[in-house]
Parts: sequence; C-alpha cells; structure tokens
Amino acid sequence: MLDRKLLRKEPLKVAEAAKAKNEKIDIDRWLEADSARRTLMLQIEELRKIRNQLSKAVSVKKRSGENADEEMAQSRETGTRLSSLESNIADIDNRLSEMEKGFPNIPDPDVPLGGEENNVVLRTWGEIPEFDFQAKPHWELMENVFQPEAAGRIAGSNFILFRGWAAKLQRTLISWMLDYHIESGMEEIWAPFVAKKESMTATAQLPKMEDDMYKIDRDNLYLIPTGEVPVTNLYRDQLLEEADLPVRLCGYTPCFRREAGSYGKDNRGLNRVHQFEKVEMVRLEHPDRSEEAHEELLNHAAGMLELLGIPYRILLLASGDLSFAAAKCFDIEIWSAGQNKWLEVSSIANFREFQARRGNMRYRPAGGGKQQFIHTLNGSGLALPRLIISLVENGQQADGSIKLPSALAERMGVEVLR
RNA sequence: GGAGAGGUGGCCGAGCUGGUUUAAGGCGUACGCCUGCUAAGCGUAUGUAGGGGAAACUCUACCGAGGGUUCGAAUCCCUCCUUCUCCGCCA
Repeated sequence: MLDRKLLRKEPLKVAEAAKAKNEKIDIDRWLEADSARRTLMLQIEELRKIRNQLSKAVSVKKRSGENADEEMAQSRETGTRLSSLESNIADIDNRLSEMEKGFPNIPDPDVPLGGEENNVVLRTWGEIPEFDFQAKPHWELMENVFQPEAAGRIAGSNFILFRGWAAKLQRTLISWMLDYHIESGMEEIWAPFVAKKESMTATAQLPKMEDDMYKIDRDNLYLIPTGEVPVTNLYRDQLLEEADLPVRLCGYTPCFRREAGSYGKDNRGLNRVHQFEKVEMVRLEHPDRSEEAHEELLNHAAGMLELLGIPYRILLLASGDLSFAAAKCFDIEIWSAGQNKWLEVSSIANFREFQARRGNMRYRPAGGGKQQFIHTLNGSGLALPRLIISLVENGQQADGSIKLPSALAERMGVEVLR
C-alpha cells in the first residue's frame, strides 16, 4: 500500500513506477475519487457536528423535563441526509481501497529499468565445476531417491517424493540452515502453513496472486506460497517500541504454488514444483537502516553457499522483474552443473513500508513522537529443491555417486551419497 | 462439533439498566518540583487517524470487524473474526 499523500502529491511518480513494473493502473480515476471523497467528507463532518449538537440539546432538555420534539425532528432529518451521504462515501472508499491494493510498490532509485534482460549481475563467486566425464542432470543421478511418478500417484504431477538419502539430505539441510541463522542471532519461528485472506493481503500475495495459490474454500484458507506470509504476519497490527528493532526472524515452511500455466518449460525434475521446502529469513527494521539490512541479509544468505562450496552469482533485479510489493530485490542464483545453467535459489527483497502499511505494523520512536511504519524485508535462506539440484549435480562423480561438502558430510554421517 | 464467558487507548482496567464519560482510574512514558543520595513523594502532560487555523485551539471518526435499531450506541439487536473455560472427537 502506498501513502495516500504520495498518491495526491506525486501521481506521476506512482504511474511511472507502475509502468516500470508492467502493472496497469489508472491513477487519474483514483485522484478523481479521492477528491470526490474529500468534498463529501467535509459535508458529512458538518452534518455530524450539527447532529451532535442537537443530540446534546435533546439530552439537556429531557433532563430538565422540557419538550425536545423540535430538536428531535431536526436531528432525524439531519440523520436522513447523513445516511445518504454516508452510503456514497462508503462506495467511494471501497473503490479507493480496491484501486490502492492494485498499486505496486515504487522501485528504489538504484533499480535498473526494464525487464529481466536488464538485471545486473553484481558479482559471481566460486568455480564452475568441470568434469572429465559426461555430467548428468539430477533426475538421473537421483533415480532411486527422487520419484516424481510416485508423487504423481499420491498428489498429482509436479510434486516431490524423496526417499532414503534424498529425504534425509533435505531434512539435514533445513536443520543446518536454521542453525546457521540462529547462530547469527535470528529467532526461529514455527508458524502455520495456511493463512487467511487478511494475512495474504498484508504481505501482498492478494489480490494479485490469487490464481497462483491453493485455496481451501470450505474454511477460507490459503496454503502459504512462502514463509514470508506467516512469519511477517506475526507482527500484523502490532505496535513495537523503537528499541525492539530490528526484529530478526527465520523459519522453515513448505511453500505451495499452483504454477498455473508454467508446464513444459524448465520444469523437469526438481526445477519447478507445486510444493517445496524453504527456510525463510524475515527482518523488521527501522526505516533508516533497511538499506544496510538488505545487504546484510544478502551476504548472510550467500555465506551458506560459500560454506557449501556452491558457485553462485548475485543479481540486482530490474524494475520489470521486481515483485509487486518489492522496492528492491537481489536474487541469488546457483550453478547447476548437470543442466549448465543458473538457478534462482533465493530472492532477497526490501519492501520498505509497503507491507507495513497494508499490515499496520508500526513502531513508536524512542524519543516519543508520531508512530512510524517499520520496514519489512525478507529472503530465502534458502529454497531446498534447487539447492539439492546443485549439491547433487555439482558433487557428482564418474560412478554416479555424490560427494558432499564437508559441512554436510559431518551432519549426514557419510561423505558420499550413493 | 456442542455449551458458556470475554475482546475498551502502549499495558491493566471501569463503564455495558442508551444521553453531563466526545471513555474514569491505575501502570508505563515525558517534562518539572522537592528530597543529598542507585529509593520515594508531588505537579503537569501523554491514544490513533483525518479536516480547519499563524497559533492558543477546534471539528470529525475510532471502544475486535461489519451491518441494524434510535433524535442519540462503547452501552441494545444481527453476522463474522478472535481468545479463554467445560463437554465431545482425535494424532
């Protein structure tokens, strides 16, 4: 949600931002409705004032036993006029807030314009592995432990079924990553894996992503598409003290995505699935410090890949590739040696006050003064399937076995998976 | 799933037989005073949002959310959300 004052003062800026994000919005229609609303509001407040005065007069007269019929009649008449104006303004309010929910966040000034092709590679880390044999994709290397046909029988296509070492590897990674975050001072959250409409709206999955989410109609719940939703919503409608900031959280959740219309392209094996596991990092930050917190989250996430020895690169997303709610976003991509391409394994975004406004998340400044919206940030730390792809494909040996990085070998109890 | 009780300003909490409460009181917080001592006491201020005014100030809305009744609703009625207690069911 954007500040109404900003919409009034700089409608052009908002319109340009939406265009940069390829969102269609009609700011003129909003401005029109907003000014109609304010005119109406003045009239309504005036009528309410009159009615309040009449009510008080009635009250005083009745108490002293006088007749108040005249005031009551006037008040009734005022009330009739009021209720017609009030129903008008309610309509306008609905229209305004519907429109506002569809206004995307404004990209930061340092975000490059344009589509995905304008993403900027900020840096690359690690050596791309070379093999003296033909490298295989993960679905071949994992034939015995990753069985999509079995998952299909259970839940339908594009779900994951792991068995044996793959199942254990996933569990071990989740636990290893959580420990890594906790050690850096984050608090672990275990939250619900379903969320209601209000929560989805606060973090801005709704209204835009409705069709990409699984919904349980009977109970009006959505399966969460990312841990961002429940973990950020932990602070929806909450007021923090400045001293409470920053709030640093992490948590494991599965993520459910319908991926409607994405069949056929790049979705073989583990590349794109309906349910995947993820450890999420969430940060609530003082507005003055969200910029550096953003970098910090990025480096923290990348640190895990360095411990695992996985080559990665950092992208600064261009405006057209930014999500609806993000002001700025870094993607981390890791190398897939069996498919010879980069895979997105983490998106780390600064939403500034966009989500905080929607979810009413504020803090009170230490020296007193007006309550302020906090800044929210989050990032994957990390998403499991693609991490597993990389570990398996990059660690493959000539005989089809997988050599584990030492950080994991210790936890898995073996150095080679076969 | 059934029955019952709640949801009031940052927190606690009164009001809930409709109108001098446009929310008492307490805690917390801020400033000041007093006290010579890591304490206490006293005074004043202190919800959020929007509008008007140079300013003192003033108007409007908000008592979980939304509707309704009424001249007038925190207070009455309805729907929903949510918390707790008991019963049932269940890993």
